[in-house]
Amino acid sequence: MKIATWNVNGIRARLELILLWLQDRKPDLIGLQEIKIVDNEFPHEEFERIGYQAITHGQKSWNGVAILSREPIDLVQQGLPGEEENGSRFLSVRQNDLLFATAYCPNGKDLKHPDYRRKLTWFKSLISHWETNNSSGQPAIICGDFNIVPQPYDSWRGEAGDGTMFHSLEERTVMKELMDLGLIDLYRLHNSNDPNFSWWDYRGGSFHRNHGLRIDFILGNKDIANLCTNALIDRDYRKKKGELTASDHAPVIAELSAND
DNA sequence: ATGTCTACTGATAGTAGA
Repeated sequence: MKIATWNVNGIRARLELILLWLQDRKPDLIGLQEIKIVDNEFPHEEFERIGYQAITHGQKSWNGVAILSREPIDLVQQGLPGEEENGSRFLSVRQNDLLFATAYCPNGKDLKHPDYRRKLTWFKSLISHWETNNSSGQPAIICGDFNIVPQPYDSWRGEAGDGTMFHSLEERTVMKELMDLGLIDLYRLHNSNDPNFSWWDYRGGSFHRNHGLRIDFILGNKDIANLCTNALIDRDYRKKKGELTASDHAPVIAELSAND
Protein backbone atom coordinates (compact mmCIF):
# COMPACT_ATOMS: atom_id res chain seq x y z
CA MET A 1 0.00 0.00 0.00
CA LYS A 2 1.29 3.41 -0.99
CA ILE A 3 0.49 6.46 1.14
CA ALA A 4 1.20 10.01 -0.06
CA THR A 5 0.89 13.63 0.92
CA TRP A 6 1.07 16.60 -1.44
CA ASN A 7 0.44 20.30 -1.07
CA VAL A 8 -0.76 20.92 -4.62
CA ASN A 9 -1.21 24.74 -4.48
CA GLY A 10 -4.58 24.86 -6.25
CA ILE A 11 -6.49 21.83 -7.55
CA ARG A 12 -7.71 23.69 -10.65
CA ALA A 13 -4.23 24.81 -11.64
CA ARG A 14 -2.77 21.37 -10.84
CA LEU A 15 -5.47 18.94 -11.96
CA GLU A 16 -3.73 17.57 -15.07
CA LEU A 17 -0.40 17.17 -13.27
CA ILE A 18 -2.06 15.41 -10.31
CA LEU A 19 -3.85 12.99 -12.66
CA LEU A 20 -0.55 12.29 -14.41
CA TRP A 21 1.18 11.68 -11.08
CA LEU A 22 -1.58 9.35 -9.83
CA GLN A 23 -1.30 7.23 -12.96
CA ASP A 24 2.50 7.24 -12.78
CA ARG A 25 3.01 6.50 -9.05
CA LYS A 26 -0.29 4.73 -8.32
CA PRO A 27 -0.61 5.70 -4.65
CA ASP A 28 -3.53 4.16 -2.75
CA LEU A 29 -4.35 6.81 -0.15
CA ILE A 30 -3.40 10.47 -0.52
CA GLY A 31 -3.74 13.62 1.55
CA LEU A 32 -3.90 16.81 -0.51
CA GLN A 33 -3.48 20.32 0.88
CA GLU A 34 -4.19 23.80 -0.49
CA ILE A 35 -6.87 22.63 -2.89
CA LYS A 36 -8.25 26.23 -2.94
CA ILE A 37 -11.72 25.25 -4.05
CA VAL A 38 -15.18 24.90 -2.48
CA ASP A 39 -16.52 21.37 -1.97
CA ASN A 40 -19.24 21.55 -4.64
CA GLU A 41 -16.71 22.55 -7.31
CA PHE A 42 -14.22 19.77 -6.55
CA PRO A 43 -13.56 17.74 -9.75
CA HIS A 44 -14.73 14.37 -8.41
CA GLU A 45 -15.48 12.96 -11.88
CA GLU A 46 -11.89 13.45 -13.08
CA PHE A 47 -10.59 11.40 -10.18
CA GLU A 48 -13.33 8.77 -10.34
CA ARG A 49 -12.48 8.19 -13.99
CA ILE A 50 -9.06 6.87 -12.94
CA GLY A 51 -10.30 5.00 -9.91
CA TYR A 52 -10.11 7.47 -7.03
CA GLN A 53 -12.80 8.47 -4.56
CA ALA A 54 -12.39 11.86 -2.85
CA ILE A 55 -13.59 13.32 0.43
CA THR A 56 -13.00 17.06 0.68
CA HIS A 57 -12.97 19.91 3.15
CA GLY A 58 -12.53 22.90 0.90
CA GLN A 59 -12.99 26.64 1.00
CA LYS A 60 -12.99 29.52 -1.44
CA SER A 61 -9.59 30.82 -2.62
CA TRP A 62 -7.38 29.55 0.14
CA ASN A 63 -6.44 26.45 2.12
CA GLY A 64 -8.66 23.39 1.77
CA VAL A 65 -7.74 19.71 2.15
CA ALA A 66 -8.88 16.50 0.49
CA ILE A 67 -8.27 12.77 0.73
CA LEU A 68 -8.16 10.55 -2.34
CA SER A 69 -8.46 6.78 -2.13
CA ARG A 70 -8.67 3.75 -4.39
CA GLU A 71 -10.55 1.80 -1.71
CA PRO A 72 -13.71 3.00 0.08
CA ILE A 73 -13.19 5.55 2.87
CA ASP A 74 -15.58 7.00 5.44
CA LEU A 75 -15.51 10.54 6.78
CA VAL A 76 -14.40 10.84 10.40
CA GLN A 77 -13.73 14.55 10.97
CA GLN A 78 -14.04 17.60 8.75
CA GLY A 79 -12.19 20.59 10.19
CA LEU A 80 -10.21 20.94 13.40
CA PRO A 81 -12.61 21.55 16.31
CA GLY A 82 -12.28 25.08 17.70
CA GLU A 83 -10.16 26.28 14.78
CA GLU A 84 -12.87 26.86 12.16
CA GLU A 85 -12.04 30.58 11.80
CA ASN A 86 -8.49 29.68 10.72
CA GLY A 87 -9.68 28.01 7.51
CA SER A 88 -10.31 24.48 6.22
CA ARG A 89 -7.15 22.71 7.27
CA PHE A 90 -7.96 19.29 8.69
CA LEU A 91 -9.72 16.18 7.48
CA SER A 92 -9.72 12.59 8.66
CA VAL A 93 -11.22 9.40 7.29
CA ARG A 94 -11.29 5.73 8.13
CA GLN A 95 -10.38 2.92 5.77
CA ASN A 96 -11.13 -0.38 7.47
CA ASP A 97 -9.19 -0.13 10.75
CA LEU A 98 -6.85 2.64 9.55
CA LEU A 99 -7.37 6.24 10.71
CA PHE A 100 -5.97 8.56 8.04
CA ALA A 101 -5.77 12.31 8.60
CA THR A 102 -4.37 15.17 6.60
CA ALA A 103 -3.49 18.67 7.79
CA TYR A 104 -2.50 21.98 6.31
CA CYS A 105 -0.99 23.84 9.24
CA PRO A 106 -1.07 27.64 9.24
CA ASN A 107 2.01 29.28 7.75
CA GLY A 108 2.35 31.93 10.47
CA LYS A 109 3.94 34.47 8.12
CA ASP A 110 6.52 35.96 10.47
CA LEU A 111 7.62 35.63 14.10
CA LYS A 112 6.17 39.09 14.83
CA HIS A 113 2.91 38.62 12.91
CA PRO A 114 -0.30 37.83 14.86
CA ASP A 115 -0.68 34.74 12.64
CA TYR A 116 2.41 33.25 14.28
CA ARG A 117 0.63 33.00 17.65
CA ARG A 118 -2.42 31.59 15.84
CA LYS A 119 -0.20 28.95 14.25
CA LEU A 120 1.03 27.79 17.67
CA THR A 121 -2.53 27.78 19.07
CA TRP A 122 -3.75 25.83 16.04
CA PHE A 123 -1.04 23.25 16.69
CA LYS A 124 -2.19 22.92 20.30
CA SER A 125 -5.70 22.20 19.00
CA LEU A 126 -4.30 19.59 16.62
CA ILE A 127 -2.35 17.89 19.42
CA SER A 128 -5.37 17.79 21.70
CA HIS A 129 -7.65 16.53 18.90
CA TRP A 130 -5.19 13.80 17.93
CA GLU A 131 -4.64 12.79 21.54
CA THR A 132 -8.38 12.40 22.08
CA ASN A 133 -9.35 10.75 18.81
CA ASN A 134 -6.64 8.35 17.73
CA SER A 135 -7.45 5.15 19.54
CA SER A 136 -4.39 3.21 20.61
CA GLY A 137 -3.89 -0.22 19.12
CA GLN A 138 -5.24 0.91 15.75
CA PRO A 139 -3.05 1.99 12.87
CA ALA A 140 -3.11 5.77 12.44
CA ILE A 141 -1.48 8.23 10.06
CA ILE A 142 -1.43 11.99 9.95
CA CYS A 143 0.18 13.57 6.93
CA GLY A 144 0.38 17.01 5.44
CA ASP A 145 2.12 20.35 5.23
CA PHE A 146 3.14 21.20 8.80
CA ASN A 147 5.01 24.40 7.93
CA ILE A 148 7.67 23.57 10.54
CA VAL A 149 11.29 22.52 10.03
CA PRO A 150 11.93 19.97 12.82
CA GLN A 151 15.75 19.73 12.64
CA PRO A 152 18.60 21.85 11.26
CA TYR A 153 19.21 19.20 8.57
CA ASP A 154 15.62 19.68 7.35
CA SER A 155 16.57 23.16 6.12
CA TRP A 156 18.92 24.36 3.39
CA ARG A 157 20.14 26.89 5.94
CA GLY A 158 21.16 24.21 8.42
CA GLU A 159 21.85 25.56 11.91
CA ALA A 160 22.02 29.07 10.51
CA GLY A 161 18.22 28.87 10.28
CA ASP A 162 17.71 28.08 13.97
CA GLY A 163 15.34 30.56 15.64
CA THR A 164 14.01 32.06 12.41
CA MET A 165 10.49 31.58 11.00
CA PHE A 166 9.62 27.87 10.45
CA HIS A 167 12.74 27.02 12.50
CA SER A 168 11.83 28.65 15.83
CA LEU A 169 12.11 26.88 19.17
CA GLU A 170 8.36 27.34 19.80
CA GLU A 171 7.47 25.74 16.48
CA ARG A 172 9.90 22.87 17.05
CA THR A 173 8.47 22.37 20.51
CA VAL A 174 4.85 22.00 19.30
CA MET A 175 6.01 19.70 16.51
CA LYS A 176 7.81 17.55 19.08
CA GLU A 177 4.72 17.54 21.31
CA LEU A 178 2.72 16.14 18.40
CA MET A 179 5.38 13.51 17.65
CA ASP A 180 5.50 12.59 21.34
CA LEU A 181 1.94 11.26 21.00
CA GLY A 182 3.66 8.24 19.44
CA LEU A 183 4.09 9.42 15.87
CA ILE A 184 7.06 8.50 13.72
CA ASP A 185 8.33 10.47 10.74
CA LEU A 186 8.26 7.74 8.05
CA TYR A 187 10.67 9.61 5.78
CA ARG A 188 13.40 9.76 8.45
CA LEU A 189 12.76 6.13 9.35
CA HIS A 190 14.09 5.09 5.94
CA ASN A 191 16.54 7.85 5.08
CA SER A 192 19.76 9.21 6.56
CA ASN A 193 19.91 12.64 8.13
CA ASP A 194 21.31 14.11 4.93
CA PRO A 195 19.46 17.30 4.03
CA ASN A 196 16.49 16.70 1.74
CA PHE A 197 13.54 18.95 1.19
CA SER A 198 9.87 18.83 0.22
CA TRP A 199 9.28 22.55 -0.47
CA TRP A 200 11.19 25.12 -2.47
CA ASP A 201 10.08 28.74 -2.85
CA TYR A 202 8.99 29.67 -6.35
CA ARG A 203 11.03 32.84 -6.03
CA GLY A 204 14.72 33.37 -6.44
CA GLY A 205 15.42 30.16 -8.34
CA SER A 206 15.23 28.29 -5.01
CA PHE A 207 14.54 24.91 -6.56
CA HIS A 208 17.56 24.99 -8.83
CA ARG A 209 19.75 26.23 -6.00
CA ASN A 210 18.22 23.56 -3.74
CA HIS A 211 17.24 26.19 -1.19
CA GLY A 212 14.42 24.14 0.30
CA LEU A 213 12.78 23.04 3.52
CA ARG A 214 11.41 19.68 4.64
CA ILE A 215 8.00 20.64 6.02
CA ASP A 216 5.74 17.92 4.54
CA PHE A 217 5.50 14.72 6.55
CA ILE A 218 3.78 11.39 6.75
CA LEU A 219 3.61 10.56 10.44
CA GLY A 220 2.54 7.09 11.48
CA ASN A 221 2.03 5.43 14.83
CA LYS A 222 3.95 2.30 15.85
CA ASP A 223 1.62 -0.05 13.94
CA ILE A 224 2.28 1.92 10.75
CA ALA A 225 6.02 2.28 11.32
CA ASN A 226 6.23 -1.51 11.69
CA LEU A 227 4.62 -1.93 8.25
CA CYS A 228 6.58 0.83 6.54
CA THR A 229 9.16 -0.51 4.08
CA ASN A 230 10.25 2.72 2.37
CA ALA A 231 9.65 6.44 2.18
CA LEU A 232 10.74 9.08 -0.30
CA ILE A 233 10.29 12.61 -1.52
CA ASP A 234 9.05 12.63 -5.12
CA ARG A 235 11.26 15.52 -6.23
CA ASP A 236 10.62 14.87 -9.91
CA TYR A 237 7.05 16.18 -9.49
CA ARG A 238 8.31 19.53 -8.22
CA LYS A 239 9.36 20.05 -11.86
CA LYS A 240 7.28 21.39 -14.71
CA LYS A 241 5.96 18.70 -17.07
CA GLY A 242 5.71 20.34 -20.47
CA GLU A 243 3.04 23.02 -20.15
CA LEU A 244 1.99 21.78 -16.71
CA THR A 245 3.35 23.97 -13.93
CA ALA A 246 4.47 22.46 -10.61
CA SER A 247 3.37 23.13 -7.06
CA ASP A 248 6.02 24.63 -4.77
CA HIS A 249 5.84 21.33 -2.82
CA ALA A 250 6.91 17.85 -3.91
CA PRO A 251 4.79 14.81 -2.98
CA VAL A 252 6.04 12.61 -0.14
CA ILE A 253 5.38 8.87 -0.43
CA ALA A 254 5.54 6.01 2.07
CA GLU A 255 5.17 2.33 1.26
CA LEU A 256 3.50 -0.07 3.67
CA SER A 257 3.55 -3.83 3.43
CA ALA A 258 0.16 -5.56 3.36
CA ASN A 259 -1.57 -5.58 6.72
CA ASP A 260 -3.10 -9.03 7.10
C1' DA B 1 18.14 39.09 -6.68
C1' DT B 2 11.54 38.53 -3.06
C1' DG B 3 13.93 36.69 -9.73
C1' DT B 4 7.07 32.94 -8.98
C1' DC B 5 2.63 31.15 -8.85
C1' DT B 6 -2.44 31.07 -7.59
C1' DA B 7 -7.00 32.92 -7.28
C1' DC B 8 -9.60 36.80 -6.70
C1' DT B 9 -11.82 41.18 -8.43
C1' DG B 10 -18.36 46.01 -9.79
C1' DA B 11 -11.67 42.01 -13.43
C1' DT B 12 -9.45 42.05 -18.29
C1' DA B 13 -4.09 44.50 -14.56
C1' DG B 14 -3.29 44.76 -9.94
C1' DT B 15 -3.31 42.68 -5.38
C1' DA B 16 -2.77 39.48 -1.45
C1' DG B 17 -0.99 35.37 0.25
C1' DA B 18 2.38 31.94 0.33
